[in-house]
Amino acid sequence: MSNRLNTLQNKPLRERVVEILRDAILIGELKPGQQLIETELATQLGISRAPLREALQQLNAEGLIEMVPYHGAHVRQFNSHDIEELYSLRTLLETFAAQRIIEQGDENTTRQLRQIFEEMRAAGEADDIRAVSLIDRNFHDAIIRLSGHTLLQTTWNVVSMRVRQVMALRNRRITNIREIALNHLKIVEAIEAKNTTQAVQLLEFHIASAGDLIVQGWDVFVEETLKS
Amino acid sequence: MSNRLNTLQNKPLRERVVEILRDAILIGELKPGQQLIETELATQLGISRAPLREALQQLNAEGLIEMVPYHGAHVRQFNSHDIEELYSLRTLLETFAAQRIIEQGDENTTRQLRQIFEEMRAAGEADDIRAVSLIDRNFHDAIIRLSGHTLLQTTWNVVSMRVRQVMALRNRRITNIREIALNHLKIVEAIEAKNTTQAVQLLEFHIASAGDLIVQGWDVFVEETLKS
DNA sequence: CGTCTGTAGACTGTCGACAATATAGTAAAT
DNA sequence: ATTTACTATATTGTCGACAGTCTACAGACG
Repeated sequence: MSNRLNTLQNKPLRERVVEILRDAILIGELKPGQQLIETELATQLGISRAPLREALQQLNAEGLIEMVPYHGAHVRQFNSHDIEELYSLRTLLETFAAQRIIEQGDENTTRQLRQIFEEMRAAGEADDIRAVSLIDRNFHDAIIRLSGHTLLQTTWNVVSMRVRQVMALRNRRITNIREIALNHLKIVEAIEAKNTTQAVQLLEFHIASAGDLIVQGWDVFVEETLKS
Repeated sequence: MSNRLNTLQNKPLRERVVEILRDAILIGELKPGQQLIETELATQLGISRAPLREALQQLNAEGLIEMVPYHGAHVRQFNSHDIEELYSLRTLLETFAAQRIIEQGDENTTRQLRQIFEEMRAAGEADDIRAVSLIDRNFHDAIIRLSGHTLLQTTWNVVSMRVRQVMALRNRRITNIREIALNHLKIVEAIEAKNTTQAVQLLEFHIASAGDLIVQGWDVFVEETLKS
């Protein structure tokens, strides 16, 4: 039986709702602090509250919303301290993954990373900013995935989603798109050379600069959006 | 209104069910692989399926059970590879926490750690194995908590619960109870001395030896329990 | 025999209705 | 004027019933 046919979508409503709401949060359509009223959402989606509530449970576990008993669910808010925590943990997980790749990976592993980098360079030369940031996400996801650490992967998913949410809220000005692509090349090369120290250092710097860019003026930014 | 009084159980059923089932899994009363039938559990608890299902959702997110659509929930099983992943991530998180304590902690922080160690020594001298392992858990939880990193804390909770489940299944023979207590003292001292390298090394060794002890013959052990 | 098809049951998924709880606004009491 | 008590209403929590889906087994067909 072909793998391709299995995709005729027998998913429970709960899961489809999770995907819909998650996307809405990650692209900023549902704004931080906003209350999610069950009846409202359910009718809007044309379903009953049971599967919706189960979806909210999961989003809560993923940290995208906050639920307080008898008070309902709200889209999660971040302050600059949260973001610092987010990026410090992200750094920890990614450098750990890189170390495992260096220790356990084969040529195939680094080849995949290099390929993603090539895509990024192409997109960079085409000045396709949207593509670059998508591929950037792919790159960092790949580092985690290629580490072959299932538990790390699930931990990463939580962190990664919050990063996406934060980035969606702040349409960061990308300083130099081609320089970013180049940074990724250096990381790939360090991993290929099995130079752990350098790979870790490059990753730390790369992630930290992205984080700093976002933290800049974050709390002010949040207050402004609250008014509107 | 005092925070302490709110505890007169206004919790939704869902949360109480989570606690009950979680404990049952963590002490090994619900065995790995065992199927959790909603109707059965609900009647057994004297509630309807709705709050039970929401509780299962949460346990699923915590990684204690596995849910497959239309196939139900099963208590999570571990193989030795899972355990290696578990302990490697645990090491990563704990050493990270220790580093943050060294960087940001004050005297109060280390005082708390030292106090926990004193309790452990007392329990060790009384040959109270049960108390020692409880305090051991406290100690490692404290390292995470004292790092003051909220996101790390929630990440830790997931890891920590799996560790507890694994340990509950295998009533490990503690080699030398007083030696273990002594190891903790060395860790505290390294943190007090702000000696990051040594603190990390000690933690890595301490956790790894615990992990190795559990991995030994794990898969064989699992197969045996499956028969009964 | 072995494979396919169909049916019965057990279980999960979804629904609509009702109960419990919180919040805001209003009136009564000091 | 401030506090208290009390409704009204919005929202979350729980329930029991029904629909949808899987699995195993029995019979049809080669």
